[in-house]
Amino acid sequence: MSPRRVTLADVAKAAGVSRPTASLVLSGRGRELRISQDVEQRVLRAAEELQYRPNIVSVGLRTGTSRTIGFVSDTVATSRLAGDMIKGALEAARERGFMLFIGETEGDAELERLLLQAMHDRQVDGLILASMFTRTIKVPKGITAAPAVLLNALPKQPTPLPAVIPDEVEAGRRAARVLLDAGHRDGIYLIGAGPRLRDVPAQSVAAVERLVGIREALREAGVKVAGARTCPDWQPEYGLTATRDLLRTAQPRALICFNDRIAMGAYQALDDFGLKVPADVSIVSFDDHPIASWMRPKLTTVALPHYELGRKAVDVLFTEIDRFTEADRDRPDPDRAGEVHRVPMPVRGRESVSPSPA
Amino acid sequence: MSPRRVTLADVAKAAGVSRPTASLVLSGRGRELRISQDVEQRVLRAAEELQYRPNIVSVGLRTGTSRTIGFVSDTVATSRLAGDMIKGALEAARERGFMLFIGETEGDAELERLLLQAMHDRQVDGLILASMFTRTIKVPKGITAAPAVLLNALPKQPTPLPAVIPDEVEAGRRAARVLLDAGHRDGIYLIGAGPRLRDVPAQSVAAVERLVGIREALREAGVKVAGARTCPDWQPEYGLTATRDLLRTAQPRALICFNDRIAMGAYQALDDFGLKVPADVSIVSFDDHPIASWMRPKLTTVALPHYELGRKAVDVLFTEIDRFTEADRDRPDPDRAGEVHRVPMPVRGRESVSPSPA
DNA sequence: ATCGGGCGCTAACCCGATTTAGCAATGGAA
DNA sequence: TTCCATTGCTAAATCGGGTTAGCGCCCGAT
Repeated sequence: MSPRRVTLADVAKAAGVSRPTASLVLSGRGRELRISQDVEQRVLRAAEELQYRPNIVSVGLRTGTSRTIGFVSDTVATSRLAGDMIKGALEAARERGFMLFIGETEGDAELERLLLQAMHDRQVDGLILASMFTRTIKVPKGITAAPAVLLNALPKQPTPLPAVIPDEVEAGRRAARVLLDAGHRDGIYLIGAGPRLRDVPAQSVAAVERLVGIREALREAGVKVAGARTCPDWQPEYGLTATRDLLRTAQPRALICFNDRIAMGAYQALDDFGLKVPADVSIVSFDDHPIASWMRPKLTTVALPHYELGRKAVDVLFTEIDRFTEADRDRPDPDRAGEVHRVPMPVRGRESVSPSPA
Repeated sequence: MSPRRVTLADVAKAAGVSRPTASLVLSGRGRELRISQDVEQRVLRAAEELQYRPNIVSVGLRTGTSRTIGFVSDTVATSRLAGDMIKGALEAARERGFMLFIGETEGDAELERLLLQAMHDRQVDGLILASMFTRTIKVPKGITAAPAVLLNALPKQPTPLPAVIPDEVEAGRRAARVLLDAGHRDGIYLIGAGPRLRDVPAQSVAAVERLVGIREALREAGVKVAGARTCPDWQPEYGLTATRDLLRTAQPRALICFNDRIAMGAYQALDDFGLKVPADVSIVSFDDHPIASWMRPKLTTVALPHYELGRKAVDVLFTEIDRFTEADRDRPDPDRAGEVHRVPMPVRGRESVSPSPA
């Protein structure tokens, strides 16, 4: 079919030396092993002319590596969000000459087991365990056979695995400050969660942390939350009903929506009541979902940094891989908890917040 | 670190036979080579007890395969769409015990070259070349070294590569029929492209084919397109301005928007003019973007079957792989054009179309 | 002339599987 | 008893590269 691949043996023959000699030169160890300049040049020329590329499968067999990392997530496809995480991971990996295996578990533990097995069968050098929304996950046991990193997830049980998550608490503070900076001090309502810390959807790390940050920033400014409506699921329809419910009894000046889809519902509810964003009610939200910039007026929101999360996960994974390979020297206690890396969430200031008339 | 993997040698030793014997039994060729029942049982038991799994890297070196296919796209992350294609491909591949390498080119030819190289270095068994929106692409040369399939793309030059694309022409017919079936015969306008076949954005296969289908179905019903507005880019803002422009001079009864984002803009424009969907104006659209079911009223749209496209691409790829392996026998002329597989686009009937009052 | 030693390279083995060729043991026929 | 088939397994080579031990050679010193 294709003209057979050029192998090391071909290069060696073309250069008139033995296979090991060619190998030594090409792996850069020629100098320390005193290969002559002449031979070195011949080998390099031959490799160049033949367009030699080492077969990674073969190298993998010998060295036990594959220059590949596995990206295992619960769901890739459901959201654009995932795509950006993968994209960040992809680029960071590529910069190091690594490829990405993709796998989805759909939350199925058995599938996850099989997937991890399949990846180990292929000798992946490391694993990224990703969740599509920030939450705590049950870390599959046996995962510590290879370096691994949690992405957008925290371990349910204590594990030595490092984790990379968005800095949701700070995001909460930032959302609150957007309103404070615009002069809002009264009539600030929450849509999606709160006002108490226990008024959050189950399992959602984001809800708790955003709420903590919001309350903290408001408290520091001496401002009180005027009220809140929870949503069983953070979808537009619940945002709509929650906001309608609120508008029947209150006159909010500003809403902090717990995500953009809720904000979308809130827009509709406000429209139903003849209220204008941001003239009558300012809105700030979270996620920076694509719709945020399609909504009219464009939604001011605190962005989930998916791309950066993906990149960061790969960075952290590579330091883990390094730790593994140097493991003979410094082997710290395996019971230590994994470090948690928080990636900042930037504010995307758009059109849905206006200065408080007060 | 991890307890060393169980190898074939371990199984053989535990069963008290040689390595090749164990291999023969496990590969199912024991029967034809007359391995005794006793030995067969011993080997199978040993493999079971030791939880033996063959190292795919090693098998790969021997057989030149990797039980892996490469998924190369221009952009994975930009849209949810991509995610579903990948998901479909992922599941279809997994059912056959294959994994997916993911790569993005960002439209950069040099990057694409490197990526394909990296995949070949890893001995992928086949390649899927995907585009995030349906269009014609320049097929990188040298691609024919391995089985390959175009996904959501058609080759610019004639190649023997098969292609998998959505059936946009039929989708156009279906969209038109949705309106016809609801009794609409007058005041049907197009937003996004048309009315002439040359009034389409460059490079967009979807625009042309949807338009062809729409015109065909309407013509068959003896109905004329009342008018059209093109959009330079299929984004909400252009849908908004195009529809506003239309409403200044016309009184449409129905709109066929060329995608959901345009429809989103159209909703806003209609709202600005105090027109109700679907009471005053029915709307049918294309893509079934997530927002289509968030919009109020929910948008009736002809869905891009991304998941099925991904699955289909893998199916087609596997028949290609089979052709390659049997290539000695039947080798058809390499200049034949690749088959084009069209995946049907289903109508998602929702709330944006109502019977014509006429 | 012999020995020691550094230099420059290669023989040989390894990774974990598959595959081909062929060897011992057994049984039956001549 | 000898020869041949068949049965049931294994030795050895192979894939493509990495790694270690050590072989010749030439030089200078004794």
